[in-house]
Amino acid sequence: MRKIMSYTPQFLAWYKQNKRDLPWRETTDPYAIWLSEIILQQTRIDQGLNYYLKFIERFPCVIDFANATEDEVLKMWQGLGYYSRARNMHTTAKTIVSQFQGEFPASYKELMQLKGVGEYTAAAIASIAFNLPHAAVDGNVYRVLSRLFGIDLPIDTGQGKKAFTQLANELIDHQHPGNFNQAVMEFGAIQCTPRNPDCTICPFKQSCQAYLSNTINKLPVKKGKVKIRKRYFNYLVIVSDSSTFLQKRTQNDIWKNLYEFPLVETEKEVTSEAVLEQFFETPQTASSLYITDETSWKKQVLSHQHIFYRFIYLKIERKSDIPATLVKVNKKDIFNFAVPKPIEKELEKTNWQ
DNA sequence: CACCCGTGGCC
DNA sequence: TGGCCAAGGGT
Repeated sequence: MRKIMSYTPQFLAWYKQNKRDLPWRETTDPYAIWLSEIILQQTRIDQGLNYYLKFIERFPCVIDFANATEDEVLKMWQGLGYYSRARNMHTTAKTIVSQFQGEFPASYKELMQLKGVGEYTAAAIASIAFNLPHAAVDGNVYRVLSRLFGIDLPIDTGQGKKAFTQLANELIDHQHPGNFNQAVMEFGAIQCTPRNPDCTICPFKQSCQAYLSNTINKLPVKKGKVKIRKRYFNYLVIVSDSSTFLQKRTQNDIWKNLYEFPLVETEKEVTSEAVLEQFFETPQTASSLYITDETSWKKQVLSHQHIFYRFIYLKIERKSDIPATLVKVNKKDIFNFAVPKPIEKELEKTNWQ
């Protein structure tokens, strides 16, 4: 136990010397901490920083956030990915206002009840905003502790998570829990990196079990590999004089509650004629349709899926052939809608005046 | 527990 | 190039 405890001041000292200057480190406002923690879930600081600044500016407090529409929140989140984070944040903002008088609860247990707040985020908010001794165990912490102590338990199993969380809670500094948690994470992000860490300048090189046994690149251990599903999306861009058509993805699927062009999903790459047949069903509609353009197939890589997609530009002579379920959108308003990355890229190619 | 949910950077 | 990884959480 003595040996374990001795690491704690070293982490704090390293953090004081090496921490990056970041906006959410200038406050203990639980709202700001919550916002930054959700944005940074599975997301690099470089990618999330501007989103954080944009959200703080538009929503200075949780009440402002709660009063927004989900469409606006998703539009602001566009491009960050894992859109359930944005939907859950909106739910939680409304919960904070309606059930907690606009103030974040100051306990780990209550924080855990909030949508989108799991063990890691609850511990991060509890320690940073409320100075409570809960270890925040993220990917950095798994990596640092597995190497420092030479632990080869898989980090993506219940047993592994429990062991590393327990170890982190033994190490945590009870006087400065927020700084300690951020210190270990920052250490993992800057010094104890996943690939090619420079162990020659590491303050723990004389005690790090992985370094001493030359197993840095074997730790941490992960079990599972994810299966990748391939899907084929044919998007129909129906353009008339001043408007086009979108639809909202309301199913429990990727990009939920974002907007997209009318979609025909197929089992493989098929001809555009086959796509139109599937979409318009009634054969007589065909005489009313004209394909004006057709893009090549492109690929969007998601965490569990590879989406192969293309766009088919259409003119439709009889307006009655346009399905009534589609949302008619004035061209000049098209950038007001939250859209997934493939749609965003395609929109940027066209002049929507 | 197994599976699902985005995007971008790196080597 | 393609696989890995990033301040995870929900179901």
